[in-house]
Amino acid sequence: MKNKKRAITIQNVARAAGVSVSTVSRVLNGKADVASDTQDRIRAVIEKMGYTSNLAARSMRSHKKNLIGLVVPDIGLYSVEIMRGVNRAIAESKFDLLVYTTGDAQKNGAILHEQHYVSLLSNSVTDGVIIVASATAEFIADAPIVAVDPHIINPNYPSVQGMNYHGALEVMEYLIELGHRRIGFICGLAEIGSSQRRLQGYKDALVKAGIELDETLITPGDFTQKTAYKYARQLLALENRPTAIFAANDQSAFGVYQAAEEMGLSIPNDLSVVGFDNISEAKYLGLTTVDQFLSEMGYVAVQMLIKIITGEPLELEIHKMQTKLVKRTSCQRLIQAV
Amino acid sequence: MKNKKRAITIQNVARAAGVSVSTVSRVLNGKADVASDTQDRIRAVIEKMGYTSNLAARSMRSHKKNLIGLVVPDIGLYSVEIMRGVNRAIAESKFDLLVYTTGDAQKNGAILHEQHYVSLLSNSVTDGVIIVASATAEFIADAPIVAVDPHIINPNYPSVQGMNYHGALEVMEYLIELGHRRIGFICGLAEIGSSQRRLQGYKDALVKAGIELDETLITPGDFTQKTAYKYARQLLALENRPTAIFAANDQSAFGVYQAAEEMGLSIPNDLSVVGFDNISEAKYLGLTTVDQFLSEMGYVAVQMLIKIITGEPLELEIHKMQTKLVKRTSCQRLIQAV
DNA sequence: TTGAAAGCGCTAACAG
DNA sequence: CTGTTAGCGCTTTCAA
Repeated sequence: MKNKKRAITIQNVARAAGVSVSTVSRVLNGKADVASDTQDRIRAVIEKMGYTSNLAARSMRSHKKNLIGLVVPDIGLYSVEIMRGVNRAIAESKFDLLVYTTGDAQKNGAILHEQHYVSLLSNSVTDGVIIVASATAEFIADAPIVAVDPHIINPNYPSVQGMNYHGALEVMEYLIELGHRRIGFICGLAEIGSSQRRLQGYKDALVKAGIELDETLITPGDFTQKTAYKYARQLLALENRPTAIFAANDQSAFGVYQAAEEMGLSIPNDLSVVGFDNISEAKYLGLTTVDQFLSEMGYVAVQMLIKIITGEPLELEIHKMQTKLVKRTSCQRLIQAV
Repeated sequence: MKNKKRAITIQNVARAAGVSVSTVSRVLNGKADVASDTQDRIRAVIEKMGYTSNLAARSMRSHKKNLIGLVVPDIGLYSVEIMRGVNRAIAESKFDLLVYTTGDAQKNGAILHEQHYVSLLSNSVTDGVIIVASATAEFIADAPIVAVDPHIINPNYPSVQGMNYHGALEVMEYLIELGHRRIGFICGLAEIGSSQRRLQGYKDALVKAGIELDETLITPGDFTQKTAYKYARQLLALENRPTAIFAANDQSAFGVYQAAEEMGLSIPNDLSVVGFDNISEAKYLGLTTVDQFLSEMGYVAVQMLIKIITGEPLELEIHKMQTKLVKRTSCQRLIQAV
């Protein structure tokens, strides 16, 4: 290791420039009341020494850090799309970005970690934090928090929410328009709000179309391919099997494809399949709807948070996205692609 | 905002538990010499108050932070795969992870940002940092640094390097085996080391196969689809056009596909196309080679960094990955898929 | 316009 | 086993 360069502190800079630390601090923070030649001298020294202020020390003293924290459950397709939007907004702002991850949403004690990380960031280093797909609804935080697509919606925190209900409605309208009357539904994790809203969209669309709800066509699920596979087989083995299956997410849709294939059904001739959140397919097919939507959530969240931090008024505490999740073309091409 | 909960400090905990701050600090840091009932009492208070230690303050005082920093140029397919590996290694260790991004690799002053972020993290909050695809070779850092796939290789820093040369050799051997003699090459950004190594692999494979190098078959490029498209059209308009084109990255390969399609060439009958870093295709096709490779780089980098931090000996200062980038099947399926 | 000094929340000696 | 004390590097009064 050749890393024996001891970090340069404001002290070193001050000494080298022949001034006091407070003066250096002043130019660092752009205070006006420093003689311009002193200022130039100090800046030159900073440049030459390659000085970077100590984040920890700075954060501790001043409450203005110009840093936004982002806590994501993992680095997956979903989180990444949101991060993209976050980045875009960050790039447009004067804030920098710090991402904290547990690496695994399913990890034991994930909820504790979630809370821990939010506290960690918000109480010290950042001006505010965005939490993605939070399972928790309560946080102990010094700085403001914005939740993106939270599992449980807590009206006390500003949040950016997905279009789960309306997206599901749209998918159903599309399938019904194609002539389907018996449409299966594979649920997501029951305890998660977005799953519930998707299911509700499924049900309401049927009611709206005057199709009677058949509970045998609705199966449990947990957002995994494996479970969806199991229940898809079950659905497809029914005497009066569905002609279309709507899965609560893309992983589940894969499970359905797998089951259909194994049972010798051709898609989309024998069975139409639609998954919510078709992130990977959308990417392959060159569609950008879903990506843009997710990234838009991240983008909006940052904007909200910045408004809160800077004390600007917020029009809505809960910002409901209006972007459409599923484009007709997306469904169609997805079905044909598999 | 309902966030008026002022952050809880170690002082509050100490007072509530009726002990001194140092005692609380001791249980926080798992020092053995605290009476077990005192310990229980303090832990209970911490739990009840939802106390989380202030990262900034902690980092400043102790040089042990249990936190590893990761600086990535952006949140893209490439970085994400590396992050996955980083996460895996992090999950297995007692370190946490903090990611810093500028959000845009091409952004003006990116190199400055890069250095700035590395300093920021390494001088304060983290025990060490991993820098991905760094354009800079020099850093002022207090903590150790490991470079992943650096553009410029500085032997002073430990690094994990890609298989650019060998991967290119393999691709070429595959194409030559298919019977191709005239193989075009679309370069990556010339100033980047990995581009150069890929080009070298291309050339050396030709020499090895006894095929004369034809400079007209080598075009510039910059890793973008647009530029590759332009040069691919040029290559395909040649009187004696290549029967295969090898593009320096996946984006460039897309440009080639586009050009070929427009010129009425069918793939792979009229033209074979192979791109390096076929991340998106690999994902669609259910292949994991490339992902695993990239993620492996991240994984190894973390392990190296941890060894450096904890003072364990490192076998190699420069760790050369041995994983194969391109599996035969991957090439084949890629070509057939498009 | 500048410097001296206090203290942010925490850890690490050093005493008891 | 526990409390007291002295800073880590920085910003921010308060004086000069």
